[in-house]
Parts: sequence; structure tokens; C-alpha cells
Amino acid sequence: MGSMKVHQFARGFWEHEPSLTLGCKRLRPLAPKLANSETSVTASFDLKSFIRPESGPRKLGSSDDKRDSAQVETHPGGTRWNPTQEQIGILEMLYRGGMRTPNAQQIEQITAQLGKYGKIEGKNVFYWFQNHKARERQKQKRNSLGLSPCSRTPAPITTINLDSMGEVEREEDSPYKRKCRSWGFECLDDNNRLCREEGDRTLELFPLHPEGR
Amino acid sequence: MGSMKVHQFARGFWEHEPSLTLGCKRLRPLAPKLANSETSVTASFDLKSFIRPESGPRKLGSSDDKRDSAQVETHPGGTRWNPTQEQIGILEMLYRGGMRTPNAQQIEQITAQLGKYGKIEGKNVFYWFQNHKARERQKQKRNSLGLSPCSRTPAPITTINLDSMGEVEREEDSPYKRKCRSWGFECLDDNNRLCREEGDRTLELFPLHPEGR
DNA sequence: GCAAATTAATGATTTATTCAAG
DNA sequence: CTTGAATAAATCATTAATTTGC
Repeated sequence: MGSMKVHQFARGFWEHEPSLTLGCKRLRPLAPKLANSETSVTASFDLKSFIRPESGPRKLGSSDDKRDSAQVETHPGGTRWNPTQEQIGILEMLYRGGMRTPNAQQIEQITAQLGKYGKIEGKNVFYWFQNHKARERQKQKRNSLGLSPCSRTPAPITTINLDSMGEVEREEDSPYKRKCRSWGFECLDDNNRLCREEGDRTLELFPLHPEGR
Repeated sequence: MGSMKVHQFARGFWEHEPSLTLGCKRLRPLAPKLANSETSVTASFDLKSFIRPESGPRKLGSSDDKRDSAQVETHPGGTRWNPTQEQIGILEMLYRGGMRTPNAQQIEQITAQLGKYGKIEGKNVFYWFQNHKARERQKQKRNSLGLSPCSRTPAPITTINLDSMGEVEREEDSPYKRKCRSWGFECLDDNNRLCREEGDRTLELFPLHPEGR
């Protein structure tokens, strides 16, 4: 599958045909927007913003290329994460402690911790919370029909702190919290699948608003 | 904020009335504008429109970088992506070509291309496709009620290929395709916000299944 | 002719569903 | 059947465009 002789784009391929012939149906909301006639492209940000990281067209699998070295990362079975008892235990503990949607930092730490008990990636942690939350909710809903309608049992209070992890920051069920989940850098493996780099990064980017909204 | 919680709660109870939400909840009075089919870019606002050249140099030197200076419009604060005509044009072209859920590699390439016309990140591309697909679907559904019930107009066939990009691999509307979206590396900034590292990474992880599903 | 107020469009998140491995 | 993984639907939030009042 890795056939893509990807070679980045030929720089100015469409450069001269920005709007092409498709500028007729779903254009901007109401009126023309223009604003960015030429300036944006020549504006200099071009390189600047790119040299930031370590700019280096990584492998990108030109041909097969098996330089996987100690790439034992991939679990032997190569399928999905198979949590160990310890991992589940910790996760549930955190869940019971009130954690519902850990942020990046938390995920990072949790993953690091759980990593001691078996292979695991950040996304596994993320998904686990997502699924667990959802399923607990279903279960609860289901029970609410056969049990007292008011035993919500919000969640015990515990305030666990995963080692160096600060505190759990209860989150009740608060639907919609606009927490800015996010996207990390994405890469893909030999099978053209996306994967995730867990280590610590140079975090940055995303200037982000002062939060004061 | 708190009110939303109720909202969510209620949802659980009335879950059996999907259409209802459509009729009274957040129904947008919007009308499929599209009246302005073309309105070529006629420099009408001369200066006014010029005050938003932007294309923020998202460097983030990590140093003090407090030198907002030309704080004008360069969403240094990380506002949301504001696509340019060219970007939208290309995206729509790809969409019309059949692309619906680009994989990591595709997103990477598309982003690189679109980056020439303005700041953009991979997640923007991803989201764009998600939203566009969903909204096209809504629109279509809405129209199906007021128009001939069989004019599906599946979508033009084009087979565009983003330069070196193989082909688009039509994907019709196929709901659920188990394509393995993914997770990228995530990091967070000083405000504890998640952000994205764009550079190249040591891609790996994710053993993954042989695709044969 | 502008600028605040309104409104339509749409970017970004979160929750609900669905699929399938074990 | 349980549950990790992924996608679709719902919905929040922000911005551009349009109105409206002066």
C-alpha cells in the first residue's frame, strides 16, 4: 500500500488556478470575501512557519523501507490495546475519582503510569474514558428505569492523584465543556495508518487565546 | 453553561424523537443562501478589506513572544481557521472528486498545499471534510423533501489527484468504513491547551490490522 | 456612509452509534 | 458479550455578511 511516491506537491501546481471553475456554488456565506488577493501567499510566513519544528520530510515510506529498528512498539498481536488488570484498575480509580475527559497532559501522565503495566498509548486512555463514560451512562439510564429514579450517584469523591499528577478536577457529567480537545501530530505507519507519538514534545504552537472570552 | 447540562439530560429522555429536535431545537432559520453565485473578486472595499492580511506567522518562538505588536488581525491568539477562497476551492474540488475522509497522509499533503494560501493545520482539513460531508448530507435530506425524491445526484466524477497524490478513491457516502482515523501526537501549550505539532515525527506505533475487514 | 445589532455560515468539540476483535 | 476503535450526529462558539439606526 505504501506505493505513494509522494513527493510533496509540486509547489505551484494550482497556484495559478485558485478559484478555478468551482467558484459558483457554495461560495462564502454571503458576500465576497476577497481580502486575500495576493498578499497572503507572498507574505513571507511561508517558510517561517515551516522551519519551526524540525522540518525534515521524514521517511514517508518511500518504498517499503523496513528501518523499524527496535520498533517493537507495535504489540505483537498488532491489534487493539489489551488492558491489563492494573491498568483497568487505575483507570477506574481515576474515573471514580471524577475524571471524565482528561486533557492532554493528564493523558500523557496516565499513559506513562499505565505504561509500566503494559503497552499502552494515549489514545487508548482517551478512548477508554470516552467509552467508559458513555457506557456507564447507558447502564445508568437502563437502571434508572428499574430502580429508584433519583439515585443518580454522581460519583464518589476521592481526589486521587496519580503520583505526580495534580488532582483530578472533577468534571461531573458536564456535557459540553468546550475543553479544546485536540489534535496531535499525526503520522502514519507502514500500513498507511495513522498513529500517534506519545513522548514529550516541544509542545507549542497554537498561540491560543488568553482564555478570557 | 450550566443550562446545557439540563439540555443534555433531557436528551436522554426524549431520545426516541430524533426528528423533534430538528424541528424545534436549534433550528436555524437560515436559508440556503447561495444567491450570490459568483461575484467575482472585485476590489470594492479597497482599504477596509485590506486590514486583514494576516496569515499569521505562527512561529511562537517560545521566547517571550509577547511582542504582539501588529496585533491587528493576525490571529495570534489562535482564533479559528479562516479559510481563503483558494483553500475552499481546492477543498471543494477534492470533495467533488469524491474525497470524504482523507487519511493522515492525504491530510498532510492537502494541508501542505493549502498552506500556500494561508495558515492552516491538518485538523482544519479534517474538520472541513467532516463538516462539509455532514452538511451536504443535511442539505440533501432537506431538499429531498421538497424536490423530486430521486434526484440524488450522487456526485460528479472527477478523479482529481492532488498532484502526486494517487487518486481520490471515491468514497461515496459510505457510512462507516472503518478507516482508522487516528490520533496524532498531542501536546499542550502554556494554557494547558492541546496543540498540534506539525513537523515530522517518528511515526510508528499502531500495528494495525491488515485492512482486510 | 459608518458602527452597533442581527443573522447566516461554518469551524471546532462533544456525545451518540456503530463496527468488529477477542 | 464485552469493549476498543472509529464515524456520524448534535451542538457549541466564533466569525463574516447583512441590517438597521443615526
